[in-house]
Amino acid sequence: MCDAPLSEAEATDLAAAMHALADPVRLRLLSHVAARPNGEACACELVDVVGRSQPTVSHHLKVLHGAGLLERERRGTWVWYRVAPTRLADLQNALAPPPPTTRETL
Amino acid sequence: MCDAPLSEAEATDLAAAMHALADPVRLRLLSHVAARPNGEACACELVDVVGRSQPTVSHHLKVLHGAGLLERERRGTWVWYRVAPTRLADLQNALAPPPPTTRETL
DNA sequence: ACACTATATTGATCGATGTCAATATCTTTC
DNA sequence: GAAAGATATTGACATCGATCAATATAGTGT
Repeated sequence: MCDAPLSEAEATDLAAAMHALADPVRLRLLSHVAARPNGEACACELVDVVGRSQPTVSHHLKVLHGAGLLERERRGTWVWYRVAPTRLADLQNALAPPPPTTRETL
Repeated sequence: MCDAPLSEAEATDLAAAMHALADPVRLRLLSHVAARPNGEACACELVDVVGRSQPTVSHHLKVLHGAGLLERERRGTWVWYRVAPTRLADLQNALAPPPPTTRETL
């Protein structure tokens, strides 16, 4: 966790990001996109992959995109999704333990 | 994210852990405990800190403890919470980007 | 313009959950 | 064991969210 207590605003933002990751279907969508060799996946394949209806998958992709976790690009009829490069790393950092100095120096 | 797509079971487990972190009050509780010099906090102080009723704070602490994020220790009348050492690091790893070899070698 | 396919939106339903008041349980102290 | 304080549980309520069927929108080709 962070070195200092989170403010209400910081906590609200982080919670919103975490909320996007707090669903099995969304995690599987994200991992499927990330696991593709070229790092991108078409929405159409994702519908088959997670075993949910097309509207439901569309909804989850919108949530992931809204949380900044997936990038969206339309190519003709199809929409391709890519894992946003920095967003996941940012969340990782937010979960990082406090620097050792915090406890040692007090 | 991980190198291979998550299975349904893996996704369900990860989602449950993320869910525990997907609430502003719980994040603030966790960060307050982590930010204490000795790494632990009494439940009584946490009630004041997050501005929620005592039952609500108790509920959130139970969720965090149930998710393995907080350790619980009773000392007399008071209950002290400590951030579980490995749990947060595990979640960090779960969010880690796939190893570079995954994309380069294909 | 029309048909066809892919994706998004709407509306409805049902279960999950954050919250608090009231109450219960646990622990120390007298 | 009674009293007091800390923590946990229960019950109720309101809101949120995952889901799907139905429909709408967007883009491609004829």
